[in-house]
Amino acid sequence: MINYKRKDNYSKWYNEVVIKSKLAEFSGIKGLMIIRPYGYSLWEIIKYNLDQILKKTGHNNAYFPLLISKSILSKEKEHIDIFSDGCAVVTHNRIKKNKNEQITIDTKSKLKEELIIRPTSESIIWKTYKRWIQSYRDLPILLNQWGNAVRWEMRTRLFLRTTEFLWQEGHTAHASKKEAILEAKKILNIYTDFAKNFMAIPVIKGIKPHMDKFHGSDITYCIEALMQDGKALQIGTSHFLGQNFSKAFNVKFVNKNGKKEYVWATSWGVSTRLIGAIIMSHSDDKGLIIPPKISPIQVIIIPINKQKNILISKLSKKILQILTEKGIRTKYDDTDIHTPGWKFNEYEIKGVPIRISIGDNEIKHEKIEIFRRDTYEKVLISIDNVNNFVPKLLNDIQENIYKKALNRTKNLTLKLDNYNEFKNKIKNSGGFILSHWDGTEKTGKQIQEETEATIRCIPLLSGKNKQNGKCIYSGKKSNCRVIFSKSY
RNA sequence: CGGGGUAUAGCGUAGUCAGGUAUCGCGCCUGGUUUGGGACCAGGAGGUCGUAGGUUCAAAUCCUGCUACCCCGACCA
Repeated sequence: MINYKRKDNYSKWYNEVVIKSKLAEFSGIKGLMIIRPYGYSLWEIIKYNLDQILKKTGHNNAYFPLLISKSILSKEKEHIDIFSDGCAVVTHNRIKKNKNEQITIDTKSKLKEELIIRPTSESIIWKTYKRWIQSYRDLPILLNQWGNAVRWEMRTRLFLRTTEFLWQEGHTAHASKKEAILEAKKILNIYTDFAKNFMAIPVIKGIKPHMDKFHGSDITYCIEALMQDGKALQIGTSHFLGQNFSKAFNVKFVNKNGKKEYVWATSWGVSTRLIGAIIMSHSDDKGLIIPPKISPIQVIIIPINKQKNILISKLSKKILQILTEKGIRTKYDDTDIHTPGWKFNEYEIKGVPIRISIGDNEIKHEKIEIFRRDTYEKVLISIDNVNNFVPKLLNDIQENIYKKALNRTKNLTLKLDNYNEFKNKIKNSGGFILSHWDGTEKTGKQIQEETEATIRCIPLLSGKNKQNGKCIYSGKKSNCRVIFSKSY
């Protein structure tokens, strides 16, 4: 049972759901979490599906080292600011036992040059690209890496911001600015579709204001989603890096006219934060609700009193086989440790979309009870119809939770031109507020101080967004609305 | 990095003010009965009370220092 309710204490509810659903737990070291098998299988499914899409669009996976030398990381001037995030540094390479049999660092083993645990891999990759790229014929390089990174964050939260996180980071190199920008936008669209089609999360595409862009990028594109408590969460970014890294690492190519040019670059990523977004977008006071397309278990079959009637386990196994053959991730929980009631609760907390229970009633009436997690509805379906009904129901659930999230986002997205109204909205209901902004960092900071809301992005609304107006705070000229929200 | 909280069995906790045999629930082990919404009975195992020191005949409890984690905020691809 989940003790906290969303409306009473959202962040305690969130923690309780993560832990009781067995997605992850605290490791005992600040900011480092243990991703449990259930959570990791969810990540594997996300990873598998996104990986397929990236491969279909021509990207290849590679792997670069975890440790980066300090000197390489310092090449790109702006990029050094990433140090301000805090990094983990390797300074020694040996440990030894002291008199009390305790482990100490062998001070004689101090490294001449410290190594940084990658906070992101642009530097090592661009150092490598210098060797890989000579001619326009070597371009584009469309490379992706699945791995981990470490950022020494002050304030951590399970999945949303952990010291170590798992992610994919794409790093591409192009012969022209136009092509690189197209790539960055293409990835943004892939992320958007992935969020919608797999995770059932509607997002807003946008550009980060200049003061919030990634250090070392020219344009930072992002997707922002709205959580159930009215706060925004950035769930993916795609950067047009311009020639910043190619200049820092002196990566030039010879173009068709025989002239040398600096290479154009992008980088982009999504992380285990996606799992946090899924939890906060869909789940309810009873626990997780996982979108069927990515749910590690799509259907759970629970037998009732199977000891009394051998037909119960026979029918259960038959249904398991039918659904498995249909490609549905189905689990038959025939353990004797717990009662059916315990299992009902357990798989509800875990957010399994469909539950089938099979007992004497099902045998007698040749109909089985099907329960859907998102609405709590139960229906009886004849056994012959199961193989058609279940896939359709999985789709219905996927669509339903997307619609729910979409409606919530729409209802909490408002255009406002009055600052008092703005303050009230942010304070009371949260949500995305579309308002004019004069483009200055100072105004952004003032608004943040007074309301806790920040500029999430300048939305890309295919021209519709161009509209002259006055900044909601300063009253100065503005030619488009930006999205303000409190955020994670 | 500022503020708050916590640390007792695998987990969650009582006991701390007022020093005197380590509390309860879950879980675990054995046996039996159960099983349609977190089953029940009987028996059993499990503890450097975060850490270092101090006061005392006696410390989970009082005093001092330290450490770790969690929460809130600031920061933040």
